[in-house]
Amino acid sequence: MTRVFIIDDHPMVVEGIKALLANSETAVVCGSAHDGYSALAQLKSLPADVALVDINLPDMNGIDLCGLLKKDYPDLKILGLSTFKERSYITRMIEAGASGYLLKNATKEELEDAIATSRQGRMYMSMEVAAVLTKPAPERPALPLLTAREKEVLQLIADGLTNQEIADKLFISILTVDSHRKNLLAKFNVKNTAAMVRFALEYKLIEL
Amino acid sequence: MTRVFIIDDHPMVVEGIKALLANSETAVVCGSAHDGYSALAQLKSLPADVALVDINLPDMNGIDLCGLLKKDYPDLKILGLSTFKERSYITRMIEAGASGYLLKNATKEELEDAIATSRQGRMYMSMEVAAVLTKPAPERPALPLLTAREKEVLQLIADGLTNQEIADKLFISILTVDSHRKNLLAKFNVKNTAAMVRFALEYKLIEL
DNA sequence: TTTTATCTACCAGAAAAAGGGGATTTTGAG
DNA sequence: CTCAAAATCCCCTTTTTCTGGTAGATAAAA
Repeated sequence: MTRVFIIDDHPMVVEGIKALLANSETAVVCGSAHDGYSALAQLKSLPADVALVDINLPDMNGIDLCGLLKKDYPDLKILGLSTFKERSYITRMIEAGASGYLLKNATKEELEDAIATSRQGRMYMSMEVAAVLTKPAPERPALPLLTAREKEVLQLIADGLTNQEIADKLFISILTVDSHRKNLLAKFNVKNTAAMVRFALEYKLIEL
Repeated sequence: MTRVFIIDDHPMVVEGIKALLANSETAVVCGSAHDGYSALAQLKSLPADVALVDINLPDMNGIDLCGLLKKDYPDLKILGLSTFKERSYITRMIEAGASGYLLKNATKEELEDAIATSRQGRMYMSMEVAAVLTKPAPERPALPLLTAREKEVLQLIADGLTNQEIADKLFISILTVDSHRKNLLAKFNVKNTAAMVRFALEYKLIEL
């Protein structure tokens, strides 16, 4: 019987997991906490095998808590718990020592499976999470590498300045600004300013 | 005894709410659905007084579902349910006819209170939600009200199309497109396309 | 030292957008 | 039906951007 400790600030979720595991033959909920420090404190006197850790906690994030838990309780297996399957969250959680990642839309079976798998020292990934990790690895259609000056010009273009105004502001010739603009269009592989501004914002190359 | 119907695709949450209301003296869970259409179907033969509707459902969003539910069951009270207290979600949910908005970190007491309050025909807002609605009221420096056609043209402009290309795509004269463009610039109070695209993205008036 | 990248500057012409008008038809709400 | 808003189309001028080149100065990397 695997002892499971739940760390989540949503009563609904805590109660939900307890309910899902209520008549389980493999796992039993041994306790719960609504934030990170309370969890660290409780676990001192409350042995557990697996911890379900929400990514968003009131006092700290699940990734940091994962590190703290692993330091104090090296044998404790940790499963990340979140509503979203965001790549960065998942990978950072794994890096912090988690044995898997569960979505809150998990079924009772997935939950039990995850607990059992992590208990055995193996890694658990639900289908959905695994899909996120494996499939969309290579995305970004090559984001343009801009020089410092180009970024500067780009920002001013997005601010709505004309070439003349940019030239005045940077104390350079309007012809130079035009050159930068041309190079920018080429690097972004777009044919006008509108599309460039859009891409620049999409890739967060300029400030809003 | 208020009959509560839960619409949420997270088994943990559904079970959690059931557990929280298990020994309630005022409310009882009469059923649950994991998506919008299944909910609409089930409610035909399953009378309920209050529906807890998650904002994020697999087949539709909670706001649209709220509208559909209200159309079919005018007496059904609806409580929005979400992890986040985002202003736009809350207000749109209320506009769609909801009687309140609950966060998933609600306690058993809040849950019962919300159900009882909405049952009486009054509006329920948790402290946290109310705070979001009242405090940061004045923000946005007047975002332009665009017509459907203007939005369409704006999106295509941001996509990098020229007036001619937009005209071809929408089967209208280039002169018309130019008019729309001029009106857009006036509404945004900017003097070129770059600044307009930037603002449009900032105000999320167009898709990325 | 040679190469490469960057920033700078220039020319000329074509294309598109911006500014400032006006006008007609469609359509939806009252 | 009626009015107002939205969508459509038109003209003219000026400004700006875009296209497609070239090229010198400088600094960093090979």
